[in-house]
Amino acid sequence: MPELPEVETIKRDLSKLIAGGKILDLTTDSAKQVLPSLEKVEKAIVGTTIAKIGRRAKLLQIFLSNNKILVFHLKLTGRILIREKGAPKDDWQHITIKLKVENGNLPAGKAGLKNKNLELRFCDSRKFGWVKLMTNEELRITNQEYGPEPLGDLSLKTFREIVASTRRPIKVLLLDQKKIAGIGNIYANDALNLAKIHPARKSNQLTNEETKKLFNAIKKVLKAGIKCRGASDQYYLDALGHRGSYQDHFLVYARAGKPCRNCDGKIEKMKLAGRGTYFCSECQK
DNA sequence: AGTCGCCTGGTA
DNA sequence: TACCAGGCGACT
Repeated sequence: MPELPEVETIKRDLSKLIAGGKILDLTTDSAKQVLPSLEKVEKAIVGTTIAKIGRRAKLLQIFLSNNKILVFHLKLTGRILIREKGAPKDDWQHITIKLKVENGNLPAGKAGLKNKNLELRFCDSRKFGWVKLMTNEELRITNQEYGPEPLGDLSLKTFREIVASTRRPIKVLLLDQKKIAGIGNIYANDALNLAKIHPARKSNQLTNEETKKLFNAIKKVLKAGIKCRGASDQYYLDALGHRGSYQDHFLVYARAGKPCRNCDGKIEKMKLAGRGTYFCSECQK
């Protein structure tokens, strides 16, 4: 499931692969995922060029030369793949944006993509994801609805305020995008294990010391995720279709019954607010 | 705070 | 064949 590190990886890939490219065409077999409508988006984007790529929370943003922004949410199973025109159809390929990329800061070994007709393919098994055309003002409002970026503007002081503001379980708070942006189930579970905090602990009952440890643990696991180019547990692939490797370093996520990497304990699984929650009851108190 | 819906593929 | 996976909004 694409969370902050996965979307950040795609953002960096796209910056190299398609920045400067011209949009030729938009097609889909799943119009419900194109907002506000296929017709409006197609009309607005065809003929524009890609100015830059951005990310906010789990949203991927493609800034266009006409001041509009294409915003993608990958939800659980979304992929954004860059392929050469005519490449074999990808699994669950539902939205295709044809591009002409004259040049670009292509990575080593990808010089062959220069002056090529490429396709940005949005693939999504579950069809929960979407792409939405926004104005600058709409994007500003959307960005405002998210909490601070854990690898950006989130300070320890602000984090302390957020943690102290609620009695909800700390893990549920970490998943609340309005409070803190970009953390999903994988990194929430792992950050709590690294900080040795039980996921069901009431947020406002964390000590100052625990809060600081958690703040640092969040940054650490997110940075590890980015360094590994994301977690390819099931669906996630980067923009060139390659798997990430953070799944090889999961501390607790999806590791029920396996040994804790911190202590002699065994990873347990529970439900918290309806979501699978993994922890070690030996070292997470 | 809990449940449902959006969907589909993988697993018990 | 039933159930589970989970981001996130809507509803109760």
